Amino acid sequence: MSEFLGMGDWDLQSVVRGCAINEASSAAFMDTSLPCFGPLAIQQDELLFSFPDFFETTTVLDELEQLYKPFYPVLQPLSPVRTAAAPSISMEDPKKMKGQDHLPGTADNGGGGPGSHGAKPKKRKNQQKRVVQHVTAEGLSSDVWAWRKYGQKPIKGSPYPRSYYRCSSLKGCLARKQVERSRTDPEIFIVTYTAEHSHSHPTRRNSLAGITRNKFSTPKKPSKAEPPSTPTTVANDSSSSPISTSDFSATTPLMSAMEDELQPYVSQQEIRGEEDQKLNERNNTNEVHISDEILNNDFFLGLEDMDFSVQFPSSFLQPWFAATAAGGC
DNA sequence: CGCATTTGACCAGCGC
DNA sequence: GCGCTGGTCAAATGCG
Repeated sequence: MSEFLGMGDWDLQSVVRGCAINEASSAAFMDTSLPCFGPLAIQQDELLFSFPDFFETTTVLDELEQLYKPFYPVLQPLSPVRTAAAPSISMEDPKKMKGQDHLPGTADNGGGGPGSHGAKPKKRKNQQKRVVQHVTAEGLSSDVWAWRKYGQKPIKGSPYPRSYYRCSSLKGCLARKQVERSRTDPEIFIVTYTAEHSHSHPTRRNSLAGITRNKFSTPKKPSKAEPPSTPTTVANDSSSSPISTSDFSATTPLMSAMEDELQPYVSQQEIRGEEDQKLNERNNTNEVHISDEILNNDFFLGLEDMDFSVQFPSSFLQPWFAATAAGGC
């Protein structure tokens, strides 16, 4: 897809911005919230929250905790095209989800318990906090975690199926991710994260193989209930090393593939036309983007002055600060 | 051979 | 209690 070309010249700021708005696994982070999320435009009919002033938090350590949490797992740029990449993020209170459009279940409160087959918890609805992001196809690609698809279901009332992913970076990780297209704007993907990763960093485990495979794979079985899907991929668009443009370029075909995967049961060409139009319209509007709200240079320069030696693994901070020193931020 | 996706079936939460 | 719906499992299948 041509719009994904040129992903090679990410700057560090883009990278960190991507981290901040993309890592949804940190429920704690979302709870305390950052100021940047407050003004985010509400999109669609989904429930979105605004966030209180981050600096209301009391101690430096607390701030640090909240600050670093969303970063360590997702050192990856979102997109060079800010408009297309900036996601809306919302923390959904399960209790408010009643009757909401997407009600991903949830499970995994601890445990992996049994579901239908005796091994995983199958609690759903109102059981767990979830983080919802509204992203474009590009935003989808910026998730550095390795996800493995384990299911897809048509959702009542929506022409688009919902895909279910679990974290494949680490065995036993309870993190879940659900991806579906917004029924009101097919250009927007509603990504719902459930549970938190039980590990701090995405790993490269199975990522490369996955990318290679998915990039060229074809659907195995035709679906009766659903239209033939294009090569699926999302699950592996991740897990590359945090800052690597080559990895990003490798993921771009995957994004488009995923985009196709979530097409409704209608002609993809029809959708394309509508999407293009909507995208153009969106690009002409003055949307508020998370990247402009918070993650500015001062923000990161301030962090650099702090002593992270205890909290952060040097391997994590190194690329970040190195790039900053180089003028990235 | 290992790991991924696909997809029908199963199960449990939820509303009535 | 029943039916609907969503979430997950696991067999089948494919790719490198």
